[in-house]
Amino acid sequence: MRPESRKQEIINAAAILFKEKGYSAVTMRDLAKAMGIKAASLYNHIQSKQEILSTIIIDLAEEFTTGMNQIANSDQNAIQKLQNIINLHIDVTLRNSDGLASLNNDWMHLEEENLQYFEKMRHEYEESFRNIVYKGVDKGDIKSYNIEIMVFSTLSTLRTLYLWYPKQKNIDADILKRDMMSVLLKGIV
Amino acid sequence: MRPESRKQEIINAAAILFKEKGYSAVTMRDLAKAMGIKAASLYNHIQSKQEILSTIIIDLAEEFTTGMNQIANSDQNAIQKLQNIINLHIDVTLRNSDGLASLNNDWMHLEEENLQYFEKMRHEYEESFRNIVYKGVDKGDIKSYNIEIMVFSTLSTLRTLYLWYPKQKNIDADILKRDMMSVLLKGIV
DNA sequence: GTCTATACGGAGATAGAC
DNA sequence: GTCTATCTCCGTATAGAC
Repeated sequence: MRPESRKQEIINAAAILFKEKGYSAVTMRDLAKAMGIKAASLYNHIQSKQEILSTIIIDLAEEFTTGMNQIANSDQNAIQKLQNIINLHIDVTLRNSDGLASLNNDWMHLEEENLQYFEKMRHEYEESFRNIVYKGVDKGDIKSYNIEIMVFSTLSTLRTLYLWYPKQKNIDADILKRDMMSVLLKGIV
Repeated sequence: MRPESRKQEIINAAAILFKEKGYSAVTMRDLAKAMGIKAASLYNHIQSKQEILSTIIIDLAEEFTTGMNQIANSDQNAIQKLQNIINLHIDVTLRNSDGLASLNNDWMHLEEENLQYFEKMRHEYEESFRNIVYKGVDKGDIKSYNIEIMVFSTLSTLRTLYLWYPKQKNIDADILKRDMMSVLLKGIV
């Protein structure tokens, strides 16, 4: 791994603590102890606790937004797009599963501008996802079950990957992508 | 609705606030304001903030444990048991979706004995679920895909219902049970 | 059952020495 | 870049009057 800036080290350590206890329950003294320094020293690298949270969440949200835009704008069919969305979630989860805990559970502690920005991105992400499923149903690629339940169920699984993946030992990313595709698209029966 | 004890009213109000901001970010002053009284007055009905959290979580966890035990010990096949588990989650979600937020996100803030008790129940619940799927695969009722992914995916969806269900308007419980079954068992393609 | 007043600790953050 | 010392505010919880 390449040397990281002190700021990035703090953010990474914070993401681990936020995952374990949530943003509100982690103190700057906890974070400082995890870094082996005193709390006051953190402020030479970051402006506030809030800045740490917003960096973690906004970076990840923008990553998902960029990825989704590429997928949605491609001229693939719905099934191929769903596969790419699954791949996107798995890739991000493998790279930053700690940060995803904040994205999922602590976004409501963002402050005004970043909160609005995040909610806008999340909403557009869900709309893109929903549109892909709707078009797939229209074309007959996807079953015409209750569409909202399909969207909810699939997104729930993908969003919760960050909790499950770290507990798996030696699971290969490509195998995970293939099997996740099978389970989500073809069901288990 | 029948008249509730003041303590239960406090617990219900707390569950709503915990769902919105998480246990650690909700103060006793927030809770008192939601109840229309002063923070000190809460302590005539509850012993501590921690007691509120553990009541919410342990009651729900015991409900799931009881339900799962009945299902696991019945002489149904795996598919029927899965249907019953889905029904269990939907029933609990309809009745107490606020409390499920704490169960899912704030269990780590339980204190020693209740934390251990909760973790034991959660572990046994997952093991029961896993056993049902394993036996279903053995008997050929369930596909022999990656079993861990099937268990994870299904549980993720059921556990996240509390977030999705309140946003749906006028969805009938029986239709939800039927459609959820279809999506989880038969996939979407 | 609710109030006011208050105790006490710990929160985020800053100033300034080294 | 990290430290010690410290500020101010707000957290949970208690005492005792009404």
